[in-house]
Amino acid sequence: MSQELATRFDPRAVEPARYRAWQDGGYFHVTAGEVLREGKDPYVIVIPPPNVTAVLHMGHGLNNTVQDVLIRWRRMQGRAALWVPGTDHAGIATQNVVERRLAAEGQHRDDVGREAFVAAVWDFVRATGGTILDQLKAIGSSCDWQRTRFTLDDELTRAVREVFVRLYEKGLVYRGEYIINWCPRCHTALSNEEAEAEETEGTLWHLRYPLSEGAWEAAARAAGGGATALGRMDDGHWYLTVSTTRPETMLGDTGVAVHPADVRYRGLVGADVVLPLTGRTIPIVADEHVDPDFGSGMVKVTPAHDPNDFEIAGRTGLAILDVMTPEARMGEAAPEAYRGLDRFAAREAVLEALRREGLLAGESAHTHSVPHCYRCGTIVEPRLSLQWFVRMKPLAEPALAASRDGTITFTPERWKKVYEHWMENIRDWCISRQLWWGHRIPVWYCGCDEVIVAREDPAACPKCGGTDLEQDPDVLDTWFSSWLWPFSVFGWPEDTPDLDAFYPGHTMVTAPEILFFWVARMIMSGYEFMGEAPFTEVYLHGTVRDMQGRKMSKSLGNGIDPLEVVDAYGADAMRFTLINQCAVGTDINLDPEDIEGSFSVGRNFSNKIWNAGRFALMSLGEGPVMHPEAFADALELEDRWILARLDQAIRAASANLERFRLHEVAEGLYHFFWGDLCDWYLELVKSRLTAGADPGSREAARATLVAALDGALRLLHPIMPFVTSELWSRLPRTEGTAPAGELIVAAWPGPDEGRVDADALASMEAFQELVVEIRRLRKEYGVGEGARVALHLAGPEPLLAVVRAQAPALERLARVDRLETTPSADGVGAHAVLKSGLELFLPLKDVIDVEREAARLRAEIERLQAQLASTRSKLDNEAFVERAPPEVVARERDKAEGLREQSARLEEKLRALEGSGS
RNA sequence: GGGCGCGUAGCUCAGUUGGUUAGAGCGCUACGUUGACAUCGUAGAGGUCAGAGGUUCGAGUCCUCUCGCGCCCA
Repeated sequence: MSQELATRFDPRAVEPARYRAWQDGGYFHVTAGEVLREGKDPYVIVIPPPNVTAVLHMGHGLNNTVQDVLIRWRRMQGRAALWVPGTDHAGIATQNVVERRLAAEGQHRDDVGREAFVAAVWDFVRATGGTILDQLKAIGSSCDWQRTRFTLDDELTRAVREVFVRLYEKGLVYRGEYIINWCPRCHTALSNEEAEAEETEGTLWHLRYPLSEGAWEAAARAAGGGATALGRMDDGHWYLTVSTTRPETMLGDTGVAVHPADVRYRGLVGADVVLPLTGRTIPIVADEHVDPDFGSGMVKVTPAHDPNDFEIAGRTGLAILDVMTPEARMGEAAPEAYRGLDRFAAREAVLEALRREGLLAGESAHTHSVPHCYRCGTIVEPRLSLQWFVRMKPLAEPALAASRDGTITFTPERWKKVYEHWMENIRDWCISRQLWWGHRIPVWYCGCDEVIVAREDPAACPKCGGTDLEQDPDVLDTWFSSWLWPFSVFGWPEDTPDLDAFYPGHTMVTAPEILFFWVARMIMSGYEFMGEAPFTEVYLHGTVRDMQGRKMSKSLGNGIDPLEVVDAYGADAMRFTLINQCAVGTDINLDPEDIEGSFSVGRNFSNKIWNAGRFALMSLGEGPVMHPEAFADALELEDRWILARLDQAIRAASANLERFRLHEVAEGLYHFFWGDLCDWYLELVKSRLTAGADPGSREAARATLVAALDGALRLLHPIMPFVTSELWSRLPRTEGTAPAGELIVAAWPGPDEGRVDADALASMEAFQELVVEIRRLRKEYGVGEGARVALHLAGPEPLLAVVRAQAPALERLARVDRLETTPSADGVGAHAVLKSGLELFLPLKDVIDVEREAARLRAEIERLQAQLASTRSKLDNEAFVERAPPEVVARERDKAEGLREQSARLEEKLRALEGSGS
């Protein structure tokens, strides 16, 4: 079967066609019937749905490669492996994109109206929404595309409504006026998770609030008692001091609070304060929440603009005064001088005014975290607002228990704690968004004050019969639909075969950033609506960063386009590079300035695989290929060895996949393929594959080569599906095995006790050590690459037999043209004693420098002696011998014996050399 | 303020429950095109495992502290 294969792997010539063949073959599609009727064991991953507007970035590349590796592996194991793809509608992000387009035409969404705007968004989504899914195909993702879902599909929309109504009926969805996180740019409420705290070096300003005259006496007493926050203005007025990082909010202050147990201020509770700049008088109240040790121990209370203050007002009855507009400008309730000012301009104005009046006591540097909108980065403003919320505590209980009792596991394990901490301190979820793009809240308000929460749009008010109903204008948080994803994609709330077959799923693969946004909430909804968790394993991979450790992002311009990498080096190269760096719990650093350097590992490996396959296909020739087992004793050492190594590689890869140790899977297979299979096995069998070779030996080599390559390609397929499939499809089938199908559904190899061969492993190790040592000595003495040398060898007879049998290989690998095993020669030449016990001598009369060789031997002896000394000191330690496990002590004894032996032999050789050299 | 993590070769990182002479890739040096592959081969240099103390027969690995860096939550 002489095949013309290019000397370089050309992914562009292979990958698209391969992918089409997989799709056409229906290999990605899984039906409920396979599970329900044929009894196949399901394995299910639902994709973390990318935003419908998203364009593939390296984070997606990693996330989806990991999922594909797992899915392909399980598929090969014979599971009904289903990977459900799709996108979410990304409320804010998508609306923003379309709003920007409108703005470019000088329009605002209000100009076009809700209906037309939403239609425009749909147009945009229909035109571009499939982009990222197509890009996933380019990296080889074996998703079941027939099941592609979108969070705004009718079915999924129905699930959202059902969930909203059910939770409302249970009292778990409620509407209320609270302080929420407000993005003044996006004009919408955000959940706590969407307001990203950013550590900021800010300023804490200290403000003086004059006390009304009636409180002066109490103030004087308190000041006498050591209350340093109290002081007197030049004109004799008493004042108190409060501190704030947001001075503009003082315009909305409705009180000052102290801790009830703070003796300093006890006499002042109930007193009035003249709030500067406003002409308002506000009271001093006592509340437990105040920290007496922070600042002066007196805090300004701004109930409409701070969540804690809002709660203080609730407890103390302080008034609530909203002084800002949705744009975060000062509003009608603010003094006229400030109205219309942006919050930051107002801040400057307030500070300036206070300074003028002598009411600015000073400022100090203060590090605090400032929340930013996760979509646009604008500083979030806490805002009093009427919103819909989900009561989370009851939902969190089973989700928390599932982690605690191990029903759900996290990899890396440390996320378990993070997850549990969040669950334990869970707060209610603000789910309404002041957007037009999303699931409209299924609530209608009637003029009679009736609130209708319904699965189907109501025609009339059930209470008054009126038909003048107004639907809540807001939409739901995007995550309110994605938290249902693991069952809504299967048709819930209908009782579908798909749900029976594929829920619960198995593995959730995602980045830690959305642990709370999504993973935690999915688990909650799984318990609430399906009665069990949506998956049992949560695997959180790292973040893709640049060489400075910065997250790759469009704004920083430090991203790497996965498609560019695929185009240049192939999807396999990208996938291998990512997986090879995907160690549990670590981020992945790639250099956007040096894409070739970053991905050359994968590119080179793809090419190596290709060429190993190419060589094998060229060398195997025509004719049937037998099972290696058919040759039994006729297998040579290298045959038995590579089969034993394959068995080890199979065991390691399987075990590491189970534990998400993907980096170790990649590294192990890389080493097996490149190191064992290419560097050693292929080199060792080359001569046996030639036409002139002994036919028995040739057949054994052909059988073994096919078996080893077959196994290696299967093991590598999940990580590098294209190059492996391409080669595997051309590989001759072993006689008596099932006809060739596609590698994508070939059986994942299992361990084989028959191939465990400690003797072959040890013998090969000794042989490899010998070859490497000869090569090293040749280099040491500058023996020309092509020059042949003679080798004199001594040592244990079984090892000598091994080397004798490998004489032709020794010729190829070490350019040894004459092997003498009796008697051991000494004299002028290079000497070495190996760990295996072999002693070698290369008679290099012409090139050897006796002094140099003697120095080299002395250095070697010294190295051995140093090791021997450290080993001996352990053995001389009675405590060690007594307390260390016997096998450890035995190992040390063996080591000491070996070192002593090696060293003694070398000393002999050194003496002989010195004797002959003089 | 609370919590979590990291610091191992020039660079990026492995090192699974403490126990061989601490590994890989890239980079670097030297030699090499013998018919799979120069996206290659062979060999080499390069590490007091951040620092200090402790536990232990034994510490890169466990504990404490210090220094440096990062993340999450208030």
